[in-house]
Amino acid sequence: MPSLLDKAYDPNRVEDRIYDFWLKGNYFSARPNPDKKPYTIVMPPPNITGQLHMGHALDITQQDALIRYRRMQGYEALYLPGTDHASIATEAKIVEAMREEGLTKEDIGREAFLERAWAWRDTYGTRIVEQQYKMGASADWSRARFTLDEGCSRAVVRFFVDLYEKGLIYRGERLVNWCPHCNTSISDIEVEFEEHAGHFYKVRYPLKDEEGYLEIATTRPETMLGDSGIAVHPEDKRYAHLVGKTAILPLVGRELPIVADNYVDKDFGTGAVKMTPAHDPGDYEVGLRHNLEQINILNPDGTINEAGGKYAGLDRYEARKQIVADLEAEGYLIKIEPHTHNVGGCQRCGTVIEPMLSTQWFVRMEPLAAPAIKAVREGDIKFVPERFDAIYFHWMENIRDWCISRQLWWGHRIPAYYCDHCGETVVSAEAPVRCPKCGHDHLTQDPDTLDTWFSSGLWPFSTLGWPDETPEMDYFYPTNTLCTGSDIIFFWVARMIVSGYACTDKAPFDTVFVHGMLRDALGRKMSKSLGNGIDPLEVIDKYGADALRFSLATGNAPGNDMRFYWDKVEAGRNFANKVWNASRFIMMNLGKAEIPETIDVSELTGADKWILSRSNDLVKEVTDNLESFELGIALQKVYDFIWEEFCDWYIEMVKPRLYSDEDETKSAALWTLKHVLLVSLKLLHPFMPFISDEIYMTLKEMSGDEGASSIMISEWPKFRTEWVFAKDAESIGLIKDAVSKIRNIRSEMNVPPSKKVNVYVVSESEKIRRIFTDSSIFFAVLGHANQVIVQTDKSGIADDAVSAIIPGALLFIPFAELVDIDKEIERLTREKERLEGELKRVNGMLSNPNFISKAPQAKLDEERKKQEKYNDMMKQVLERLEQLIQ
RNA sequence: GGAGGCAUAGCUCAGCUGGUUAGAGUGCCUGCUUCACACGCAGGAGGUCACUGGUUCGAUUCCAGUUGUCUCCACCA
Repeated sequence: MPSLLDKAYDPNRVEDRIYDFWLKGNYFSARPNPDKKPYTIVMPPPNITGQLHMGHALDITQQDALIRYRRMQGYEALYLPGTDHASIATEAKIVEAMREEGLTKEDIGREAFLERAWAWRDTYGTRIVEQQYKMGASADWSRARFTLDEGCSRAVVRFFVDLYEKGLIYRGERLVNWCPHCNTSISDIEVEFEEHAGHFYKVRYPLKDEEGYLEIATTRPETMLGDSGIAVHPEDKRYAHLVGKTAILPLVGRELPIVADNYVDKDFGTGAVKMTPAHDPGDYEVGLRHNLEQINILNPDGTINEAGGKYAGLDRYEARKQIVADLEAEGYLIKIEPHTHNVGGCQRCGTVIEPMLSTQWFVRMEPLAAPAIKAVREGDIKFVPERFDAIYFHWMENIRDWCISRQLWWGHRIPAYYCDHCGETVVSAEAPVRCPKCGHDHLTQDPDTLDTWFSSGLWPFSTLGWPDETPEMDYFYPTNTLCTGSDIIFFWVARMIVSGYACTDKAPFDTVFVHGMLRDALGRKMSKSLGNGIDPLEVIDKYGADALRFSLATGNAPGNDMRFYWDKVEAGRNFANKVWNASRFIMMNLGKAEIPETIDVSELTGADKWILSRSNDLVKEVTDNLESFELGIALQKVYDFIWEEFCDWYIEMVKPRLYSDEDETKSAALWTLKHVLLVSLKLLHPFMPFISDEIYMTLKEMSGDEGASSIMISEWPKFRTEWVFAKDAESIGLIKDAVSKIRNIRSEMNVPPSKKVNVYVVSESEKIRRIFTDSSIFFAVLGHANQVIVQTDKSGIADDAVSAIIPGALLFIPFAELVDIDKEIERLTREKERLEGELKRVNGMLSNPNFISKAPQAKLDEERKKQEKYNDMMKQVLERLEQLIQ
């Protein structure tokens, strides 16, 4: 129980207890419920490689805000959590850990290795969940899944077998990206290119049967061991006479046919290209067209194999040195030039990858991509912000087959079996007992595992029970919003859409809500190597999860990158404290007072109606913003409302009524305070769930509502047409304006707050006089006035009283001391100049016939009203100036 | 080479379908132990909304180009 005596809010004393309360209340659980509409977000499963980072914190902040919003709106809101086995990433970590013990995978064998991996999963998987608790994630933990658990594995096998049977998965020898460090193939998108300062080696390739040589340029001289041809452009006059002839590979002596192919760029390098079909994607294609020999020269670990002759056994870079030295010694090397070019590295370990000929499993993507492209094209799936669909289309429309087999142990084993006797391939969910072709009963399962994204691509439905027809699939699928970073649109989002249509014939979700990258305060990517990552737990420890969530939810437009700032977290912490203290103030005043549930509008004062009206507007605005995924704007509005309008204005206005014993509107004030606070807390809850519930529950208990349920499942406020009080809003606007003017004058004249003065309000308008008379109680307090005297003319007001102009009225503050007339004239002159500027603009607009004839009526009315207002104020300024100058 | 984002106050950023006195947080200056909050209150300074054109009655907002910057895709040896 919080103490009203705590002046500062301490999240550490609240958050864990509140989370526990939620867990005990079973508030996160969602189940098929025919009386409600479902709303589902599947959590992007964090890798079990380590712990949560800021990117995850951002994910959770957004997803949890959306889920909490929908839950309060009455949806059966399912936030489905889980973790990803992250095949290659985790395996790399484990291998690394083992190396410190002096062990390799091969030393301990597959089974023991997998045992270690599962132990790893238990350790890190648990830690991640604890971190998600800390963030306040309202996920249904009873449904937590793991990509390698039994159900997900069944889905993976089913998907694989289905695709195979449809002819969309095939096995074959192709050129793939090979990581010599991870010792596995990887897919095209797992290769990251980086600019390297390398060299261009120019080498002479002698011609057979005639004098002379061809000049060949290469960045990877060692690959010449696998050369099996030379290509030139068919229209290149320099080489036309050589097409069909033969060159000799230096050092090796192999005969190389010279072929003509459009692939070659005449203007790059020397225009003659050595062809290494087994180690270069472009050469591979040319090789197929011209029937060039494919000579694999590499071992899986990146050393030269026996095809490399005397270089066999050397590491690829060692071989490069040797070959260059030998070329030079034998007079083949023409020169070495510096050359920067892009080199592909392994996404996980950074090792330079080698294109290598290898037998692997592939998914034929083109037919699968078709419905996925159509879905986005036709709006069945929407990207927010929209611009990301262009990236999606570009990739999907140029999609290439996906290499899915990995020479790793930690992952889903490929459900393919090879007959030991006849070599027949059997793809099947169950291990076959005998070969369907020859009947032999010894079959060996493919040792490889699947790309980790093959299983995460099924996440939206494998987690709901697919391939079984479960009630969850029926009710929660298709899911609604998929929130993720822009960096994994290809890896994950595209694959989920593809497999969603392939498996369920439906879109896996209707909206993809994309956020940018989270960077450090200097705008750099947060990364381990830079050591600039910030641990969300550290932030939570210092400032609380609400403050962290605040900092991640606000001040950022959807899809844009954002920087992490401690200052911003501090702002969130300060806001939490503000909310805490405002609530504390309200609760202290509520005390044991009996506040009715509802109140008749006639009992409310203008100020009450104003704040009620404003909170009502806020409900609409925040709801609209959330509907369009403008989370940052939504939270900003709640922040501004609570801090400025509610605390700085309304609470201050209401104080005199609360402190008075005989004020008849006191209970109306208390009712309004309580009501507006409740609405504010509800609107705040999706973003700052802990503090909002802590206060909500305390309020409930104070009201004698023992055993009340969490704000989490309270009803999201609705806009109420009967709470639109335009007139009161206008009146309070005028009062606020007047108060600001008075404060400004006092400040400029260095009048200490302790010094009270009288304020005269002079207006010919009865309406305005009434507004000030009605509000004189709080007007006096906010303006530090002794007395507020409202009258129709200036009679009785000292000539040297300081004045301020507001629309429709003049304010006078007579000071006992002599007023500096010059300073007063200066002040009024500034006001005059400001009004002149405004009038110039308005008059210009309204005297423009084009504006009059073309602008919409509403705009015309608006500007005319302004013109009237400014004219009125200008008249008063001039009068007053004239009076002073005399 | 192709595509896209960003460029607004000292700093970090909002500003939705064109019309606002261009905002917030933080920082800065001045006052304030005002009985919820100094993690606070009040007042204030600070912006030719990158540049050049175009569309429009009207452009920070839409379009084109330029410059700077970041990202993604491709990866020509």
